[in-house]
Amino acid sequence: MIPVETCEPFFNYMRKFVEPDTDTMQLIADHTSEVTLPEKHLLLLEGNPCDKIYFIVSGLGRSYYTDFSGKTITWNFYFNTPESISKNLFATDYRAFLQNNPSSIAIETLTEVNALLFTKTQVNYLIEKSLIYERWMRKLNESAFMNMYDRAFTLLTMAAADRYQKLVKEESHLLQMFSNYYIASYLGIAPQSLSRIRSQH
Amino acid sequence: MIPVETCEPFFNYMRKFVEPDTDTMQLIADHTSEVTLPEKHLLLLEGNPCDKIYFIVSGLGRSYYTDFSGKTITWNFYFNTPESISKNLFATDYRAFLQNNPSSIAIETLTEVNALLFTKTQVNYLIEKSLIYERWMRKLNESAFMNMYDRAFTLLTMAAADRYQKLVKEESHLLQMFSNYYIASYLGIAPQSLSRIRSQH
DNA sequence: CAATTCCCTTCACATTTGCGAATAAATATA
DNA sequence: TATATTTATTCGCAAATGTGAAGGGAATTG
Repeated sequence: MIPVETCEPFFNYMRKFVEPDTDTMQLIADHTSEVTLPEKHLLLLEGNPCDKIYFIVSGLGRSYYTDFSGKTITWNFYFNTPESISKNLFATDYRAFLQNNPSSIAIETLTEVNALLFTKTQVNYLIEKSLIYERWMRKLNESAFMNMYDRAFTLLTMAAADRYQKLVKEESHLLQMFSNYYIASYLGIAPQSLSRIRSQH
Repeated sequence: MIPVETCEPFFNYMRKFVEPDTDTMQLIADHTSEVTLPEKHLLLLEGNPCDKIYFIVSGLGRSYYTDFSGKTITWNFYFNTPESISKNLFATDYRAFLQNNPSSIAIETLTEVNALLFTKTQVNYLIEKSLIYERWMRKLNESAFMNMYDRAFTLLTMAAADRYQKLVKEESHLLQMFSNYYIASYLGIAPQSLSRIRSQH
């Protein structure tokens, strides 16, 4: 339950797919909350249930999987810029959220983060009450699907150097925002290998 | 426009997510068609637009990407068994379908295939006319998302041998249905490497 | 300002995986 | 049945990638 104006960044994003009417906007404002998270805060722990979605308003976040040896593998980055699509706006383990499974990733803030928080109960209520919201969710799911399709297809069909070149072309803002250490595992390679690829043009 | 009874395999699958009412079932039967495709038929060519979805009723299919050297990399398998979830039932390049992009994969039949054919126009019409259908599509998109999430996460975080063990555990029916040559590239490895992994238990 | 931490790079070496060729078994075809 | 074709395996070597160690520079901290 927050003022409608506070949700404006969220409505702006919704408008990429559907135009929310006044009732829907009010309904959303009534069923979310505003949170400020400090730097280096853990939003979600590996293995824990995930019943929340954070819509990033400002700040940086990162999710990661911890492998058998204790190394972390970056799964995704979270931030809100004009370029960013759904891929980077919603900090959650959406698969765990949908299936009520233990989360396979942890999510941490890298800076102070301002976000809108939606619980699973709130999301389900919004889908139930607003056709516009349900339609938007369908399109959001399509968008999330396409991002994952691209990720899987890239990992399956492209070599490490080509995956890096693709990132330079399509997500070069990530290079300015996050360390190469994080970028490397996001691409599925070791930091030293990324360094090697970068030095060979 | 086909008899409602003919759509029964499709309704059966829908029931995993929603219960279609009589009107929706009639609407679907009125906006699809039944096709039989011969063995080794190409449903979709790489680079072509994808404006169709085939719901597999019987038979086997396979999609693949052709890399720079001419080798094919298996993207997915298509068939209809009691175990199969959405992952294997819909033969289409769903990303290209949604975005009106050139298709990144080709799809071929490996045996004679019986399928229900939905054009993009028909799908959009069904979404427009039936709330049940739109709700089902939202859940189908969720399911497609989760399958892609799993594919990307597996490719990013697991080594080749572990990916094979995961397939043995979770999709062992694929081993009975498709050649190791296809399975190997589906796992992102060379056929000889799969052979090596299998020989080491 | 000095000390520390973090990030990036490079090197040498180990491991994994890819690739071409050869072979044999299984299957399909004539 | 005889002959192709496909499929699976193995081998040796090449290429790609991972790993640990070392060092330098930038940024942060006291």
